[in-house]
Amino acid sequence: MPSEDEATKERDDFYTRVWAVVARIPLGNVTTYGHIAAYLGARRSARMVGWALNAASGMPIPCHRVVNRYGGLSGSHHFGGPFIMEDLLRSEEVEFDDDGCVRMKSHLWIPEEETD
DNA sequence: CAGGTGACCACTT
DNA sequence: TAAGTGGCCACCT
Repeated sequence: MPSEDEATKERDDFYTRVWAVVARIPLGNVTTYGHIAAYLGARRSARMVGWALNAASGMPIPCHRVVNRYGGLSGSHHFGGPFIMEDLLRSEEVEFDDDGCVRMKSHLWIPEEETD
């Protein structure tokens, strides 16, 4: 039977996996919470991905490359400023649509097994 | 102790 | 076609 320690370990591991995927996002590209969650096998737990990024605060993780399904910068406010995330993405050569959303069609990147 | 919220997405009607 | 609802699970009040 699973011990609480293991459950806690899995949670921590979940965050670590999210960070690992985010760290693999190519420069100038973005991904969505759902794709990360699906890659981790938690398609329905996309919300937890957001918490993982929240825990990534202060870490060398490009959480600014993670946007919602519509390319909107959902976590811009939690990033330390509403414009920080957008500015960072613009620095990455990322283009925005007239709606203020990232041009997913051109910058959407999906986590794959990465046939290195 | 229990309820509500949240950096969301997918499916159903 | 669009709009609505459920679900997931951890953290906060």
